[in-house]
Amino acid sequence: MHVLEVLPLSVLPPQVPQILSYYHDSALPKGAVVEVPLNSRPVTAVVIDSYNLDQQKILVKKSLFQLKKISRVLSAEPVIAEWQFKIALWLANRYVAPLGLCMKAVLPPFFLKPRYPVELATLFTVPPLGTPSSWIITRAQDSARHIKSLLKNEKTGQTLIIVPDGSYISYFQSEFADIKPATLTSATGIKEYYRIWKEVSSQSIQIVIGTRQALFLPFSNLKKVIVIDPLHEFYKSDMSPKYWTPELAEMIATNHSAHFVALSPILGVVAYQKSLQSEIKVSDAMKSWPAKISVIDLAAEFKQGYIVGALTPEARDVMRETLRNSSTRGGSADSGKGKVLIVSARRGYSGILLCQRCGYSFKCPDCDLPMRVHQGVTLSLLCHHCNRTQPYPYACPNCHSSQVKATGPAGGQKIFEELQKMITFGQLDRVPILLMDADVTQNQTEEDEIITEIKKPGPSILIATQKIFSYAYDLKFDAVIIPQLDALAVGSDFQTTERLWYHLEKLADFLPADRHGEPSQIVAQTFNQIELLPELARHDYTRLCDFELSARKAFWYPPFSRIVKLTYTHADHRKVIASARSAVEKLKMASIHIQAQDKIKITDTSPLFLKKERGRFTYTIIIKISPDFPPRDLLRYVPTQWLIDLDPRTTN
DNA sequence: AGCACGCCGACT
DNA sequence: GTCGGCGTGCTC
Repeated sequence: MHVLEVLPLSVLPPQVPQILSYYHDSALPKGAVVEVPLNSRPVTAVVIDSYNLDQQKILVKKSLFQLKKISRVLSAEPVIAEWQFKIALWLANRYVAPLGLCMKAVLPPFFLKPRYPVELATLFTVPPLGTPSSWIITRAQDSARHIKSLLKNEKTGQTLIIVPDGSYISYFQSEFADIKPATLTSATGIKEYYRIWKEVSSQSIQIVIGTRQALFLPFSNLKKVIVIDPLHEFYKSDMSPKYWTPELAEMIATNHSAHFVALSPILGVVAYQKSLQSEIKVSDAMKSWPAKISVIDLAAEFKQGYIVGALTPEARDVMRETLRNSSTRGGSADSGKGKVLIVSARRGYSGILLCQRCGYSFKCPDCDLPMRVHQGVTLSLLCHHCNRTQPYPYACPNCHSSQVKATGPAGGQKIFEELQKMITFGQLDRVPILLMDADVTQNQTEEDEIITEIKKPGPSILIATQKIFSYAYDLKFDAVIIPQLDALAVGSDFQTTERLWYHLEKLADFLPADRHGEPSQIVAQTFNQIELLPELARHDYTRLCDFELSARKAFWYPPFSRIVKLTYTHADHRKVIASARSAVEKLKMASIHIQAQDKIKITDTSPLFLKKERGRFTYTIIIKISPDFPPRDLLRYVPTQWLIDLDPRTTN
């Protein structure tokens, strides 16, 4: 009789051991796969270890539970390699995620399918050397050029290029038509996936461009990992394990002793700090902004009573001017002329509260930043910076008028109507107006049609959501208007400043590099004052990041802490509140018990934090943990039904 | 997460 | 009398 230590490929709560023991009549190697009964249901499990029972009698007798027999052997031969175990373990540790799920995330879609056998290559034969990472600060349209020059020096090994989502693939495919790289996305079929898997393993494939699952391919001679736009929000996995793709990419590069290169429009604050400690090398290949930038303070506009719609008078002027300039130049086939892009907010963005009469905006007394309208059980105001909450006011404290109104940003549809109206009243030339948002364009084909349409010569206006950023490579506009820049940085309170820099840079990607001396324009309307805009225009990252780092330090934000987001969702709001109260209590007790009060900060929460969504309530608890403290030591006290998100992208 | 056990309301 | 609601608790 033998005892097998196995890892079930299912979710086990963090407080129970992730590796369980079962009986079997023979030993099985690490990486073999079995089916086991787990709490009276059959589950696939991976063998981690096995030992002969006779030699370990004492150990088993000591255990408190009755060992069960495995139900059957699915693969007696190992089908999971050491490097795959290593990645799964890293994910589970780094993000305090269930190990079984991490293992599942690493495995290919054809795992255990009899038609797709895999032979295990021994990978990770190279001992990891500390190869340096580097960041190249560049515009989107220059990234192909940078990659080509990186590839020029790379004749002896494999290169992996990671993109945020599938829509980037076609651009790189046409740019690298001569090299013909393999591409792997979530849309790749199982057969093609298998072919790429085998050819990557045998080194028939030298270059792979893909989304994050390409990181789990069996590279045998990986020399470079290139991450396109590492600050892109799509890089955060939305399913557990909720990993941050660039971070995993860097880990994988290190394991292969490969060079990690990030291509980004800005140097992130975290990367900047690493550069100070000489952990990464930065090369700024960015030219100065090819545009005139106007930042319009919406609060001030309101105060002066100007606002009639989503677009301020200045934005309207820029739009008119841009369209007109193109028509006076006599409709040549110059397709880049007279194109306007309006970037609308995504839905679900909570607005701020303004007095329609005097323009008073409700600000947090502590932070002096606009408070946000929050829809929970009742309406309330919430400071996204310090989490202070206060009841929803029904009168303006300044002029005592009752005309306070929540101003969410206008959606694409509303902006569309506004433009139509302008045309009707002769305030705008009659030009094609295109709308691209999730409500209108349901599929890729419709989206492609709009892209084709906007590329046609002649003036036109495109209203689009952030989805448009995926097309930064081949679309150009003479003017870019953002009715509410803050709405692009939704929910990322602790990194609002960085997100604003980032989005401004990405918008600048749409401007043509040269318009024969005539500047193209960006109009950004915002309720946030944009810190250090001149420094941003100059790409003075030292000043920008020093400034932001000191702010992050003062608030104990990353990289000075790690943020944990705990959420619990249920239809009954009283139940949610009760559960939250006991969870907070439990965690506070635990932090005292493990003597780590000074390394952990659990934010005091108020029931006003409840978020209502499709009839269900979600409570969010935010914890900040010192980076040198192992998060698992605290998070094992998190009650079972709560969801753990380490390093969340947003905190609400 | 699943899935069983367990203890109270409307049905043949 | 029992079928079934989902609250609570466990997983080698």
